Amino acid sequence: VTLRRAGPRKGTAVSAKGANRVDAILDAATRVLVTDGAGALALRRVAADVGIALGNIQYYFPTQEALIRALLDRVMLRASEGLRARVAEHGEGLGPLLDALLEEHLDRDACRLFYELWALAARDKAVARALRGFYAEYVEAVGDALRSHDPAVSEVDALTRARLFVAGLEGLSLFRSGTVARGDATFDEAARRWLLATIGVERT
Amino acid sequence: VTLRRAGPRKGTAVSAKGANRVDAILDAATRVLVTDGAGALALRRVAADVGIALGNIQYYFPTQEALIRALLDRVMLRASEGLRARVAEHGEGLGPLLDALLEEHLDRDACRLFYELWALAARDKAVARALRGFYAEYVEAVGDALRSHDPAVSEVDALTRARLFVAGLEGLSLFRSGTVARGDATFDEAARRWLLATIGVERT
DNA sequence: TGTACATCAGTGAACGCGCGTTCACTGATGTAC
DNA sequence: TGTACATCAGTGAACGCGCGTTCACTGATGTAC
Repeated sequence: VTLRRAGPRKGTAVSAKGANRVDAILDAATRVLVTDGAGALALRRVAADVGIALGNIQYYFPTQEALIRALLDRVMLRASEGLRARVAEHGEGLGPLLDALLEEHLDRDACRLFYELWALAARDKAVARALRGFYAEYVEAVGDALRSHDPAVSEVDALTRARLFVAGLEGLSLFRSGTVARGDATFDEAARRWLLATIGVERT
Repeated sequence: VTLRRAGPRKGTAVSAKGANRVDAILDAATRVLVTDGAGALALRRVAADVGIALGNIQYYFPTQEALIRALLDRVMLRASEGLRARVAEHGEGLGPLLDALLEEHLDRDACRLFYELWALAARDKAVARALRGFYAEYVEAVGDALRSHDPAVSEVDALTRARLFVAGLEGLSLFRSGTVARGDATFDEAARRWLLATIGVERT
């Protein structure tokens, strides 16, 4: 009689060594996702990237689905944390916050990751839900910053402006990261003014 | 001695029947791409969708690459034609053109197709080139419409505003098609005013 | 109007390959006595 | 401080499957005489 093996088997390692392994595996998987897309996310590929055996991947993630879920969870969690950190750092002035967000969008890999997520969300309910949650938080954070900058703006109005602001920002990423077009300093400045006008701040 | 077979072998059929088959194959392939993403674009899947044998697909497209190229060519060609038709129809008034573009963005399948293209462009030079060409045409068409509406705007200024307009439109698609958020009538109206202000038209 | 033949359109079996998954097995590490 | 044993971490072979590709083959359709 062969008993089922023990093992963590859920992406949450018990020891520090195991936690590092989990991180390394998810790092490699994220790299594959960004580089070659969701269709290329093969366990053997990730194992080769980390430099371990295929079976070792499956010690931490029993199925491919479990790995992909853990990967997406971590991606969304980090995106939320990054957003909160940026707002905490630049929240008082909308101009500096915008500058930080615009600069972040020049990171091609970060942009590519979101293009994959947008495509994935179209056919995976869990990704769609996570993404909607993230963007709701995003819009709310911008709306809050906007209201603390100008308390005269109503809450509904602030949310609408914030939604347009975030939509504009995401659309701009296509035209600045080289995916669909490449921006220059002149365009970046025009884009900056445009987004500030969107949230009702004419000048910083 | 077995001679190489003849056949069209390039996606361009000789007869009307062949042309219909090519269309049917590309229709099915597009459906698979939109529904399940680029990673699911398997020849057997497409063949089953059309209801023909795998070998018949390969009679028209010798390799998977050839099929994908033909599919992307047709997608980009149709996008260009659709854009030109829309500009020709509503070009004189920017408001009606914007309304047409906004309504078009409610077609989830069309949006999903572009999310796939954005993701693909990140790792396929040919897709990136085609997409850049399409958006350059897009921006130019909006810029032209803008200048014919208000000849006082300089060409450079018109192109910058047009680029922001198209970026805003693409960003909005995420927030209206349900991918990242779902819009309502109030938001749609705010978005419409926002984009008209972007190209310098305060009111239609 | 026939007939011979080339080309067109399409089929189905086979190939080698990479995939996710299963599983028996092995050191390393911790823990109880 | 040893020793026995359970758990942790990791390996490698094997499985069945779907994949892109190759290829011999077959009707259908057109075309030349």
